[in-house]
Amino acid sequence: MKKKDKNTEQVILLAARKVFIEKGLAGSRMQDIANQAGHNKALLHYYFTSKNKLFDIVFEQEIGSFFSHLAGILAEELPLFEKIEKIVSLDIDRLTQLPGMPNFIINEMNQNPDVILKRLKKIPVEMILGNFQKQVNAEIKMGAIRKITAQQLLINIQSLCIFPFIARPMVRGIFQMDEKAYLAMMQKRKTEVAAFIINAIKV
Amino acid sequence: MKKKDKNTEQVILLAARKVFIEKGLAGSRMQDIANQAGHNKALLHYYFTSKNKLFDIVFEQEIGSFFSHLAGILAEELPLFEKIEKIVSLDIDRLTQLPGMPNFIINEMNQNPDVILKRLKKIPVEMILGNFQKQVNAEIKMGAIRKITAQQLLINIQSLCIFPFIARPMVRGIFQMDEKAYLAMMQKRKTEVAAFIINAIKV
DNA sequence: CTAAAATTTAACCAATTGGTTAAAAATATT
DNA sequence: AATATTTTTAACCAATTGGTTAAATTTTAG
Repeated sequence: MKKKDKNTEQVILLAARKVFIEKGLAGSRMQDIANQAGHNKALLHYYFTSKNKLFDIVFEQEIGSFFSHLAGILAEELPLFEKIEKIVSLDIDRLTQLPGMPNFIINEMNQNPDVILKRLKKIPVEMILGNFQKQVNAEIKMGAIRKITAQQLLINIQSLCIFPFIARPMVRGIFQMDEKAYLAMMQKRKTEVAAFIINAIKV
Repeated sequence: MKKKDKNTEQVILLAARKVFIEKGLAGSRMQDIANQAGHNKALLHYYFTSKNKLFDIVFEQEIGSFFSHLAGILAEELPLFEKIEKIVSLDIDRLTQLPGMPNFIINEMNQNPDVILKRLKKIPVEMILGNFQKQVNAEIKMGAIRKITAQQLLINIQSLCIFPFIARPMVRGIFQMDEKAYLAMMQKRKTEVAAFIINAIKV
């Protein structure tokens, strides 16, 4: 006896992801998602019960992806400066491939902070930051870098990588860049941001 | 003959600003704005014709405020390092007082990039960046700081100041901070971020 | 092959939404 | 004070929205 068709479910999820990332929860319409999926709107309810349920699944997938990506890099066994270079490079490449995703996460997260707060309450900081924190503290102890918490260093790295992506229209507008020039700039930032950070912390 | 009542207009605009900043354009309802203003919904149409017209005015006010604030600081006659310290300090204080504003601007800007791109097309870069750029270039020439464009320096400063505010729920969640701890951290960042940046660029 | 189960659809529904209309109320003018 | 003008309101409207229902279609099981 065939359970619900996984393929249809996946098609709907992909469509929902696209529409939600573009328009956000408040701005997305079930009919638009149905159109994107190439199915009847009632089918969305058959598989996912409600708009909010569908959204929750999509949001959870994006958040999960973000955190596993982050934790993965932070946990790598690399010298600190090389790790910073790698984080920055991977972050910028990844964000270049997922244009709407950071703004989507940030905005939805701000619309409903409790969701993310509750979710993260269940995850010990150490799971994300543990290895990185040890590494940063060891470098400080060795006198190789200035005193800074792993926390602040991570916030700064992510700030420098992510913000220019979500501020894209403003950056392009202020500096009169077309899309091509903007993307070239972001590629250049891969090494520039890493150097900026390393120069900021190295003794 | 009395023209339209400026006070009612202002009351509506303030209400609209509050609701739009909290919910965004797509998530805001004219009835909610009317409730917030303490007036009948039809009055919003009498004064502002449509939801979109009302939004445009509010958005323009917020954007105008953002840019005049930015240009003001950048134009100040201060030594570069002191200017950086001041920018960071004022940014963080300002963002602390306007919790929802950055996410509002960023999200709406991403929903409709053309609006901001068109608006900024009319503003020469030099108006915002001119003095700052000259200053940065002079410091480079003197060998006081590393080579960096004023553009990238400004992006980095704003990244480090703004992003932790819009990423608030995530930062709080990852690092298990309550609101008080988060605000204390942001206050501490006033000097830490400035030092980070200065250390990043000084020779 | 038949019947049961699952999937998909078209039609429908109640609520909400931005906006309109006309009357009531307030203010300004003469 | 009477009248004209402006502001404000309650009631109304058409369209849209998320969701429901029942029938049609497809798939599965025996």
